[in-house]
Amino acid sequence: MTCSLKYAPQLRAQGLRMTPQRVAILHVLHHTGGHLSPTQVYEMAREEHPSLTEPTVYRTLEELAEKKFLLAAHVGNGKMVYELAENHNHHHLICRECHAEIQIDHAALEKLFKELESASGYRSIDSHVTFFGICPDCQK
Amino acid sequence: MTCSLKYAPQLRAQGLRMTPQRVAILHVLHHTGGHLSPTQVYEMAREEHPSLTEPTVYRTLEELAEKKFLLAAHVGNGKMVYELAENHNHHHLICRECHAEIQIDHAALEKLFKELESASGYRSIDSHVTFFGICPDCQK
DNA sequence: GTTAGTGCAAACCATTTGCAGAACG
DNA sequence: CGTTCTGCAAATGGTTTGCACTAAC
Repeated sequence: MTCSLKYAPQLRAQGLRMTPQRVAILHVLHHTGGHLSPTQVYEMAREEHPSLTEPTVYRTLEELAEKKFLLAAHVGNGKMVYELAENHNHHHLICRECHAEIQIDHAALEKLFKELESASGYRSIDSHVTFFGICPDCQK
Repeated sequence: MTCSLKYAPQLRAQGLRMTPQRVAILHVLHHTGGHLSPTQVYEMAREEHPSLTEPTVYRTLEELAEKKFLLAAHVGNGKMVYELAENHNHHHLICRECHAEIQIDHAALEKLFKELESASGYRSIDSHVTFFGICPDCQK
């Protein structure tokens, strides 16, 4: 599980410490590769570090997101999900009926983001976006 | 407040009844014109119909959204917001720092939606989208 | 009169907080 | 050692559910 330890120096650089709890959490996010809810992270990371608690997961995810190691997004019904920032090169398109989801390449939105930035004066519009539609299967 | 009663025939056409509670809820959504959380709707509509309760607000909003009278979206931290579907001709851009928000005209996204539909096979991609960035003020 | 809608109370679940003790560096 | 981080326990807040009663049509 040394794969998670590679983040240690970066964490230190931000004044954060590398604890076994954080190793487990980063490990989960690193190996699943996708976006996970705090509860999902908790359940999976607990297998590696059984004494892990939910408050720790929430605090860690929030902290890591604030320091830009993770990216926070909202998928569907008000649930917060996180994924490793280094994995974030895509967005999501979710079926309103069956909740099937596919990835949208970030390149498809880059031009739009640029346009929005120059039109609005806002900067750093690069957040994760979730679109909703009806997938081919559910179109009957 | 007859303005809300104009929806009565449309509701009935969908098998829904027009109650004073629904009048109050529609009234609030109609006159504020923007998106509101269930709690906000509850507090404002209660002034017009004091015996209104939260469960009724949640059930009504969900029902009306399902029947396409309202549009449900997610703004910021996992909070569900609703607005009259007839008002929905825009999207939102919210500042990550101060939460200032501006509207994005739907026209700006129409081309993207078309592209996504033909690329993915998904249909009816027209949902409300919320973007995040840093507003001019917070750029210091 | 039927059926949909409401109020009430309580359950539920994700998330947050305070604080004392543990542990990283 | 000092400061950060964690665990515990409990509170919080938004949202949902079951059920008996009311009201719309």
